[in-house]
Amino acid sequence: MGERRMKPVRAPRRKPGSRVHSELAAGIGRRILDGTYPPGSLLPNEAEWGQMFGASRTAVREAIRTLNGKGLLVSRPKIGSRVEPRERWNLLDRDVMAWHRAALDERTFLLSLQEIRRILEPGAAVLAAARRSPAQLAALERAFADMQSAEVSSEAMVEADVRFHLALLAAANNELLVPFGIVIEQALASMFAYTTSHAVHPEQLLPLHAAVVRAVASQSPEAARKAVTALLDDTDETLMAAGEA
Amino acid sequence: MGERRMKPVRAPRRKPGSRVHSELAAGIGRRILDGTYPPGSLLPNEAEWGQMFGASRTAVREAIRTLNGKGLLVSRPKIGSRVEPRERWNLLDRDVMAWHRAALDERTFLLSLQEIRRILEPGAAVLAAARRSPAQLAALERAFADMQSAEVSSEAMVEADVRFHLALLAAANNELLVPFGIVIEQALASMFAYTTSHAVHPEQLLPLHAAVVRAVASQSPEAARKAVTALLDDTDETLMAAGEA
DNA sequence: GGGGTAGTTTTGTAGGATAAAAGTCGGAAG
DNA sequence: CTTCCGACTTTTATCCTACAAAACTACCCC
Repeated sequence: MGERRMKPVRAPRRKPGSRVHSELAAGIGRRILDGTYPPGSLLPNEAEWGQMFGASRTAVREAIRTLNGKGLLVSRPKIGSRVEPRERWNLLDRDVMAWHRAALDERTFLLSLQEIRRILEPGAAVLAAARRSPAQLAALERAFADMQSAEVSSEAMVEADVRFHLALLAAANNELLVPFGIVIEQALASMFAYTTSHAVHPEQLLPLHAAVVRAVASQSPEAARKAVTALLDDTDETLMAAGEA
Repeated sequence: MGERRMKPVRAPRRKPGSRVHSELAAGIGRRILDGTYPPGSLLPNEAEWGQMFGASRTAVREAIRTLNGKGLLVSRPKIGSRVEPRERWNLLDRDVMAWHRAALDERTFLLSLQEIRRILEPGAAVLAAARRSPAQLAALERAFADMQSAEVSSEAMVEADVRFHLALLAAANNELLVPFGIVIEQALASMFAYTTSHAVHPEQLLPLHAAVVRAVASQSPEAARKAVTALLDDTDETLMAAGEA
């Protein structure tokens, strides 16, 4: 059997976020998202941040450049860096989303994500059913198969579940839908921590996903919409039940 | 000796995007979006960019930090900066969207935006009708009034139209919908240039918007959904007609 | 031949120097 | 007394240099 060599590529693989400027960006970003520095307020200047974090001005500037690009603040000479109004913030950015999540009540955050999913995923399912490629269908089916073979409430299950929904988005063949994938990632990851102990119909999970696969496979947009909606209904039910507990 | 040459300082008022690092970010970003450097490829190193643009390594690094934050690339020592796969790109970022638009056929770009609008705006309208605050309704009505008093196909009309749709999004009271506003901004701005000469039912524009206002005012989610859908149908019709011309 | 190690390339961080922007304030002119 | 202009000042913007750390290469020793 022509196996590919499995080279023992030991991966220390430090997270790319361990760089000084990343730490700084996260530190400042969190303080903005949690309201320590509200929109319109002036941040400490670069030298002060440097002292606070024990970093050079170079590192501070790179961090601020990152936040700048995410729409959290604008900098001007002699003025300093001012926090932008919330509507300029790019909440769909991975980092911003993470800082936002950290600053919010878990349940509030989840409800807000679910709302977006309810708007987006049925529409994406319709497009996916209408024009998924064979390869995209295969990716969806593969994710589903992995869900079937994973233990309930395991890491592997969540991973496959996320992959399932991302595959559905991708199958819609509209690039602008892809960035919304982080909403799904965050939602499902949070959900995992939040609902493992509260799942209302754990036995429904696979059948509900199966219906989505069938609808997309048979290119039935309306069926796909309904199947995804049913899936979201189930999630909502779990969320509600957990909320009352 | 000290003769001070006083120069006629008539404030040139440079735009905030005219900073060197911004130019660099745009220059590199465009090259990524237009496929000059495809996903997975290695970018020139920092020194080379510096030479290309006649800028210092510091400026290059700040530009790369920006692009990094937008998910376009990742950098590692000794490796360099590698373009990320497209699904990591944050296409809903203002800058990335602009570079994307520049790299794409105008019509293709518009169709892709319209597709997203069709998915999101009806859903947002439902939420808006259900729970807009009086102030949010007032903002929507104000935008509509400005549309009424603006000349057809004028700058003012487009501006008010954009404001109308952003107000609708804001009224949905879900923060995660707000970043999506840039899709609307780009869509309507492009549409303006694209359809001024091709509008199919220019006289329908105001009545269609009026229906949305009424539905949101009377807190009728279903009516709001239908009104927004009708609005999008009209836009699509114009787009299609322009496409055939 | 295998495995560790020195070498090399590229980004990461530090720190300093100067330029440019955009307020503040004072003083001269009307 | 008011107005306007220029020096002053603060903070970001840019450039520069030096060194550290990472990760791939290649070589050398066993």
